[in-house]
Amino acid sequence: MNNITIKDIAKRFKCSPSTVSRALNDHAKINIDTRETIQEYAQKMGYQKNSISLSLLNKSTKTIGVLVPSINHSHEAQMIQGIQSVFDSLGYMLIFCVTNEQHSLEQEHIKRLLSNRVDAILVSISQETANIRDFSHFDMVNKRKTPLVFIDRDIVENYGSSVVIDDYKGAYLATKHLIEKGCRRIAHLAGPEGLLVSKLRLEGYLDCLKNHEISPNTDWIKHVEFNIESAIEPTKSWFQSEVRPDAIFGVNDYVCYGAVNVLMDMDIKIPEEVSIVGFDNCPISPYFFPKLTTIDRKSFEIGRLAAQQSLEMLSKDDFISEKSILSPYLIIRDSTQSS
Amino acid sequence: MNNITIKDIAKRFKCSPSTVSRALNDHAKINIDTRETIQEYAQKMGYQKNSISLSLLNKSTKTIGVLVPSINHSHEAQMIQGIQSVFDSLGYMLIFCVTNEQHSLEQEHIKRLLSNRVDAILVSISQETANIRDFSHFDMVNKRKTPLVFIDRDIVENYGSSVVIDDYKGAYLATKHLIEKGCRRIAHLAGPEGLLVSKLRLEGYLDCLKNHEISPNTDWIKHVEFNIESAIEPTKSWFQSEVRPDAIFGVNDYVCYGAVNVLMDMDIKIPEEVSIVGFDNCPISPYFFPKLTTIDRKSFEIGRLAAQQSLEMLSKDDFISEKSILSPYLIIRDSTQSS
DNA sequence: AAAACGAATTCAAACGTTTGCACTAAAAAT
DNA sequence: ATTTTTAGTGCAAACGTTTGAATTCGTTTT
Repeated sequence: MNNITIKDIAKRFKCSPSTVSRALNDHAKINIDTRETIQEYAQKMGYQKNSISLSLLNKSTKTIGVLVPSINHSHEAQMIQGIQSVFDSLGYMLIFCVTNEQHSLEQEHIKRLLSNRVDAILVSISQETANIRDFSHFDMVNKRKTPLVFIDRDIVENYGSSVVIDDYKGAYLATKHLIEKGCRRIAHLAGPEGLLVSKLRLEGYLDCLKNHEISPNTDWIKHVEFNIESAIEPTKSWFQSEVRPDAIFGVNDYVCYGAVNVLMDMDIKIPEEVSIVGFDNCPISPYFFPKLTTIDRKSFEIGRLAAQQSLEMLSKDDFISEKSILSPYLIIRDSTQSS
Repeated sequence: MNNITIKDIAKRFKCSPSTVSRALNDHAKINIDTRETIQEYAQKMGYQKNSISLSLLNKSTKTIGVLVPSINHSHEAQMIQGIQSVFDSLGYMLIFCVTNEQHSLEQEHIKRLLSNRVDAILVSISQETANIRDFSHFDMVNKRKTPLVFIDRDIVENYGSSVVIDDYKGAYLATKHLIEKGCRRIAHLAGPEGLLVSKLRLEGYLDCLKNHEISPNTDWIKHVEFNIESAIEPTKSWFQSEVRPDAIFGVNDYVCYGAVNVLMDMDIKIPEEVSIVGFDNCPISPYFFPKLTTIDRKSFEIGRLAAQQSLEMLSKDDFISEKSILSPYLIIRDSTQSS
């Protein structure tokens, strides 16, 4: 490294580091000539202030830790953009960690983030963490009084604020839409077990069926991963049975893509024979064939709000955590309505 | 913040900070009782070492700056995963910046990264930077002797190493495949002007046509953005003309999705009337309708190699930059071949 | 009993910056 | 001519940690 420091500049001009510091920061009490000479020289030499030393001094790093289980899904990308939209202009930097849905990695990363003294942490918990329910790493965050905001995937315990979509409501809306379209044999490609998100969407689906006096068929509820591939087998088995579903509600758009592939292979018409509703409103869904009816999850908005919430917490000395739940909405497209 | 420090522990046990430091780091010359007592206490109090102070001391932050134009595209997500796969296990953290294809943001973020003394920078340059060709911010990086690796989008000037896909070859392969399928009126949805990537893919396409004695039609080359929407209009205009293309080579899979939507609306059969080849091999492409023939871009691999290259540079005191070009390959699916 | 050793600990400096306070010298007010 | 003001600069401490060198104190060797 070729680190030119304030001390170097001070030596060069035979003055004290304080003077250089003041010159560079446009301090009031500084001779205008001194200031200009120093600034010019600093510029020429490519001086870059060392934020590390400042962080040490100010006990604030102007960095935010962001922990997500993966970055494959577009809603995660959108959340991140929402987060960036808030922090970028304020000069914060984002430190990014991907847990691959693993508890151990989540713990490890939280540790590193704390060690790096990030000013706040936004986290979408991993599946494994949700399953084994070991939240000790969040205890550490609380001990350090580092603002913690759960995004997208909440836990019921109160370790921090949270900003999530109303999954129950979204699922209810989706199911209701299918029922209104005349479907009665509605299957559900549910999310991974253990995740609150999956549970809430399943409940929304079940309650909606019940409220419309449709008794659920447990064969038509399969827990899958959040990807295309894992939806293939369950869908196949449903449609190879005698009594076929007449609709599928998928825990996200991806599993619906998988289901659609199976149905296309079997020459089953969508939406004439089977209607499909997803969840997320991926950017590709309006261009998929068939254009996918789905629930908009407001990913960008969630990221934005979570970021703002963390700033809020950052500004108060003794913050109170807050749970925000956003309302999703239905977007009707060709997979439930022939155009 | 509730920062318990080494000094605090030292006070508690009436010993010096050095002793505590050595106890915590399992130093050789330390009384075993002292060590255990201190470690126990540190554990209980939730002591977390302050990496900031260490960074200051060691002149290494164990952080890597990653600069990308956007995070909407799956190949970017995959690149990032490739990068993570290398750095995670080594204890490095990634600081992430999105430039939104803007030059000013790119400059600002580079400045911040340098100021934060990241150990290396991986960057996929923004469109605007490529267009206006102002690379002064990379000069600053070089001045600081911070390892710099261009990923995915290179520039011809030599500011650092680079790891990219062989865009020319990919485009050539794609075009050749279309020609072999009997297509002669091959249109190209080209990438944004100014980007080397776009230029190389266009050249590969043109050269392949030439080598097969097909004279290119400039009407059938349109520069578009890397998204679905911007492909719509150009495709429409092509297929509303008298002489229609019999194939489309898209600069990435997204623009092909857009083109497919137009063709479906016009009831034009793929691949019978029009064949389509994309570039990127998005995870959705094998599940799109029609399943998209495309060029695999080895995104994960590119990220991985770039990360390794930066480590290489980091380890040598006077590194030499290196340009790696990976060979892409063709994946044939339904959009060029009826099943 | 003196010298040598060794284990355990402390000291002090270093990393780069900021900032309240003290200081100097010159200018202004008395 | 003396005092007061003021502009400009320097000093030193602080942030948290590590580490080579120095120190202490008890034990072993001669």
